[in-house]
Amino acid sequence: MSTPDPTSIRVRMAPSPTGPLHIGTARTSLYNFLFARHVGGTYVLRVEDTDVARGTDEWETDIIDNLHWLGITWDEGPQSADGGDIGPYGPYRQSQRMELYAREADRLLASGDAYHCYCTPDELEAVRHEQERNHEAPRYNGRCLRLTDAERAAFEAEGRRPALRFQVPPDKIRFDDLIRGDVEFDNALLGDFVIVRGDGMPLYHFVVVVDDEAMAITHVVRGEDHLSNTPKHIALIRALGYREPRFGHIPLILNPDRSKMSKRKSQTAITAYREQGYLPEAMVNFLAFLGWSPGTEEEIFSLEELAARFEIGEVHKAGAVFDKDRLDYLNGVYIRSLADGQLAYRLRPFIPEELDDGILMRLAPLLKERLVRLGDASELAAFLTETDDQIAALYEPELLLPKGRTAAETAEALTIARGALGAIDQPDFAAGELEAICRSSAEAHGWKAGDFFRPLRVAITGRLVSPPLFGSMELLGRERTLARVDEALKRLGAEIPA
RNA sequence: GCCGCAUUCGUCUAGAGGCCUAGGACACCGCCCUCUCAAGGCGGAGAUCACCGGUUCGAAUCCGGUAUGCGGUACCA
Repeated sequence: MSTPDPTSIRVRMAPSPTGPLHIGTARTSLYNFLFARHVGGTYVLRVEDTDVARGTDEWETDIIDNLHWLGITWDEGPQSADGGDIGPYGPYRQSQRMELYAREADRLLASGDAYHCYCTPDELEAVRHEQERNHEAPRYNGRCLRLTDAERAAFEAEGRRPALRFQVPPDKIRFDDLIRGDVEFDNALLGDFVIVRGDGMPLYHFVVVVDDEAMAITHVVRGEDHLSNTPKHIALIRALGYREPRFGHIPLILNPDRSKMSKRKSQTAITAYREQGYLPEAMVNFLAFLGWSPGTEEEIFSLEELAARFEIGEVHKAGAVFDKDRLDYLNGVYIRSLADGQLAYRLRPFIPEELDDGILMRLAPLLKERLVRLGDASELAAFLTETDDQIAALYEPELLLPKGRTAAETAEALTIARGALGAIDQPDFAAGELEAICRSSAEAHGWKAGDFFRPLRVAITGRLVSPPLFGSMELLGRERTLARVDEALKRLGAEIPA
């Protein structure tokens, strides 16, 4: 044997376009990507769209776009949903490889490893029920394995379209999982399973094996939910005379109740996180650590650093709960690390169009300093788009009152603040200037700064806590700021100065 | 039911027989800073390492069993 050539390592991800890119698929793709990059291998994207009833172009677009958004790239496969394939093993969409599957299915039929099955869904269902009643393993009973020519002809005459079943050899299947080590299954416990449907559509267990061989995949890294499917695949591989790849099964991502992460209980679409303002860097960092760790106390890594450190054998065996708090924290870390221009650019989709890029640039340092959390950022966006009427409706007069102050005193403070604001000539404010003027006015009238700013904060922002007071005033401009203060005075039943 | 995989603070994890009276991070609590909220700094609480039994001078780490959870058991992927 010569030294193994690292470039001969070929891995793949095989998403099925039956929905938007799922968190779990994204992480499996990420681990495959990191593994491929780490060993200098080739990364293949294959679209598993054999289940045409469920698959749509829309989902394929979502999957490819979001994979790109995360920074995951592949060497072979469709580079965009409407574009062509790249790579010598194409096409990379299973819906376009039907002749290959038909050919391999025929081989199995010819060699006797597969046989036609005329059982109807109802008949199969009945058998399963019967087995359950008798506490037997629910598996195919092999009825069609040895049909006489007459029986076969009778079924054909009935118009039944046979499915193709693989005859599973009763072998003990053992393999050395990249992550779990030695695993053994007994295929004698398996029933013969269908590999091609009655309507001619080949099924997952079959096509995945055919394609992995055809695309020269050497390492299959996939979710743990496929662990117990692997002995089926190995049986198929042996029957077809293929070369057996290495398998690695990564742990599942879990709902808070520790069941497999699902749409019902968690937000699973990558797109949804993207639309809420999560940065791809944060998502990647977060996902990478859900089931893997570099073994040190470092925890902030770029995609490149991850690729340099990632070892497939270090991947954990137990499932990991998706902890959104941690994602939020990481998102904050990455937002804070962004330069102002970068932040403004990333924020653009979340900020109303009326606020031009100049304002956004001024807003950027403010956001970075204080509104690093997603929740706060979207609050700010909402704040900026709220009409003054909506803001006014938000607060109750009691909220305006500092501790131990009466409505009259509070109105007085607001009137003072109003005067300070009015004293500024320019239509736009500078936060620093505003703060200085308000502070000195307050002190001149014997107010503690904290007491003074509280009613002002509620009047301007409509809430007790964030966003930052002076930044908000700066963004609103003088006119709207004064309007809000006036509205607050009205609520307090106070006179509005002319 | 059967088969398989897993099991360290609430969560993500460090840990590969003595360095562990189990370390870090998120979340939580307190203090400092501060116009607020954050961020940052300091500190606190939080895990009899699922349980039982072995091996060993010594076990979170090795072995066996039990329990619990999860996954698979489709003409879905």
